[in-house]
Amino acid sequence: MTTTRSNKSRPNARVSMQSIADLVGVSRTTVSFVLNGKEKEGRISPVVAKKIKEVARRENYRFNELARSLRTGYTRTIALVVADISDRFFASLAFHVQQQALHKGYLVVIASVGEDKAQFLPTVEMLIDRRVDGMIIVPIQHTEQEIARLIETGFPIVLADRYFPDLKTDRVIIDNFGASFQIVSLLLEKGCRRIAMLLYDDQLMHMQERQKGYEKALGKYPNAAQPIIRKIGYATSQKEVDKAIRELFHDNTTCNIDGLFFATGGLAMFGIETLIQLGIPIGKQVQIACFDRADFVPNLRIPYVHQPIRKMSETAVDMLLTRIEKGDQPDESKILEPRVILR
Amino acid sequence: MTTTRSNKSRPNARVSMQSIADLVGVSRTTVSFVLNGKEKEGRISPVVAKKIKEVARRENYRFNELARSLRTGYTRTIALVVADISDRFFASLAFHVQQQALHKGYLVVIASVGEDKAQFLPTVEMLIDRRVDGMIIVPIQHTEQEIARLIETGFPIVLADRYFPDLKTDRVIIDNFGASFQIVSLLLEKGCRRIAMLLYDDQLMHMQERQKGYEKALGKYPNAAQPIIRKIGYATSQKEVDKAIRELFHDNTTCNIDGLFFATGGLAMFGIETLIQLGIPIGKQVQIACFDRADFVPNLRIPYVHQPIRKMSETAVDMLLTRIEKGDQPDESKILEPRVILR
DNA sequence: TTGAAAGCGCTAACAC
DNA sequence: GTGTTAGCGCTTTCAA
Repeated sequence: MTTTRSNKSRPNARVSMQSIADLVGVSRTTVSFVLNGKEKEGRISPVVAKKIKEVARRENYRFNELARSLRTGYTRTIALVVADISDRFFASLAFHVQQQALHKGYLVVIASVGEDKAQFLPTVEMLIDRRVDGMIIVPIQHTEQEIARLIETGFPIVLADRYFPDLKTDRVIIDNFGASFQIVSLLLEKGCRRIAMLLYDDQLMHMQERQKGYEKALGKYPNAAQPIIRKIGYATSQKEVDKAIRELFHDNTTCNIDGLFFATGGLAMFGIETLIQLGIPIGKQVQIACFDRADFVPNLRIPYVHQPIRKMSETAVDMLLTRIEKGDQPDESKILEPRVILR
Repeated sequence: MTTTRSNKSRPNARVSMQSIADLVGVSRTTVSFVLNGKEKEGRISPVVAKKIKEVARRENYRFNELARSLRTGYTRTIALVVADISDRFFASLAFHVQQQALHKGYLVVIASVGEDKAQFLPTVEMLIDRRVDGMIIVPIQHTEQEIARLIETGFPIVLADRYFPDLKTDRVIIDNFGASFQIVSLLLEKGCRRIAMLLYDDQLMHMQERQKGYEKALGKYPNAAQPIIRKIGYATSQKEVDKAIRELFHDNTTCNIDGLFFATGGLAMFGIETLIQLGIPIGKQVQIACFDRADFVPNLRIPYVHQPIRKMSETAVDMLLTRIEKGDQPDESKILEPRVILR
């Protein structure tokens, strides 16, 4: 078995429309019509069509999508840009986006850019250079300008999960404010009065909305304590959460914390670990709630905000494909309602 | 802001090499040489080159990679085919493959095909139709024939993590047998004598090697019990693990189990959950070990086999790019040594 | 030092 | 009914 990298050995590199046209004794136009299922349109005789199909399958013919795309201007490929594909939330998003896209005949290219502005633009450009038809973007911090410029060019994009309020574009997000408000209200109804919140230290709207929902809920209860907020950096989140929690439970001004609200499942995981190490009984001395399911400790059932990831993915794909296929559309902003799981 | 989908509005769709050639007053050949950094080769005068670069950047010119690829035969794109991108192991693999590929100037397209043979071939073909330069495949069950045929065509692939022993091709795997042997030996040294193993019920070599390592280790200790094996289906693994463990600890013939070895981190997670529910003290009545870190229960430190995912990813990318760029190469089989983490 | 021209594989308007 | 032709945007040989 010798393998060479000459084109001869690339799969089917030698069997083109031309070669099957030659084999059948027709022109490649005829072959193109038949293989694209446009025999009616091209008024090809059934007998020729049949012959062409036979030869094509015997020769194991496959389209060269590159050539096709160059000609048509469409690649039937979309990109998904996220911060980190190894994050559970994004991985799940990616999975569902792929399923839905595949279902509609599109390939998806996933790009992980880190929470790193410097990687964002080059990656997006690389994708556009390859002529993806459109992009689903979960924006990272400080990329508003870049995305705005992209939108100006008319390139089809939809923002998912995170967004910038001033950016006029298609987007599908969840009602972070409402969900946050609801679940913090639950903690209050359970009797908590000194509830602290841990969230990521970023400028992204979805974080801010979660914070606002929390503050609004506290505001409703006159005898609830003022907001107690701890902001956590991405890079060293585990350490920072650990530190924050230890301080919250030792510092005199906050020592009577009876509720903890985590803005993400990841933060909750770290937080719970520290609580257990400190020997603070969860559900007794302190009530917990968070975004995303955090059921990793057996027999510990924490109320949480269930984000409809699948729905969000499918909606994002549908919106994008509509924009790609139907062209100019009014911008749409879909807000999905998360389910608050009480227990 | 009006957006239309005519090509006019596609980013830079209007600025081609021709258009910048016209602007400068040269031919597109000259532009091509300059923009590809081949001014020497094309013996372009510095002044013309400078002018071209200026205009290109002023007009915000970008290559049409589609056209380029059609011409050169290379897309600088590789594919990664895995069962499920939302699995932690594969997500991590994907992340590192992307990093390494990016570093070498390649884009990677991740394809999730499920543990589903029916999705495998169509996906691979879709990728090849788009002329990816090569593929890293983590094979799923019953795809040996398909992969063999792929290899015959000379298409560059490397197998990662899982493999078929009879398939002559590049591959990078870990020493599953050795790791399994070592860690089960550890359990034995700790005093366990009735160790059960839970693994996935598939034909894949890596599972079988893990089983063999377990059996071999038991064989070394004359007073160790015979192998006690429970095979678990993918689809309903949580339920099956739960059932298996309950049976193992209630059944008379196996009731004295003092060690449990899980073939993957996922299986371990489910198993631990059941053990905790049953109130069986881990580390006392029963010792546990597994593949992949399973530290999700605070304060529970389980010995495990650390798989060098990053190393495996980088090696796979390097092998693949060598094959793509250097052409015909002898098949290589790299076996990475996992670290056994005792504690 | 530069440019003309061929061609990668395909689509689609327009002839015949 | 079927074929001719003109590109899509680029690279690269060869001639000037």
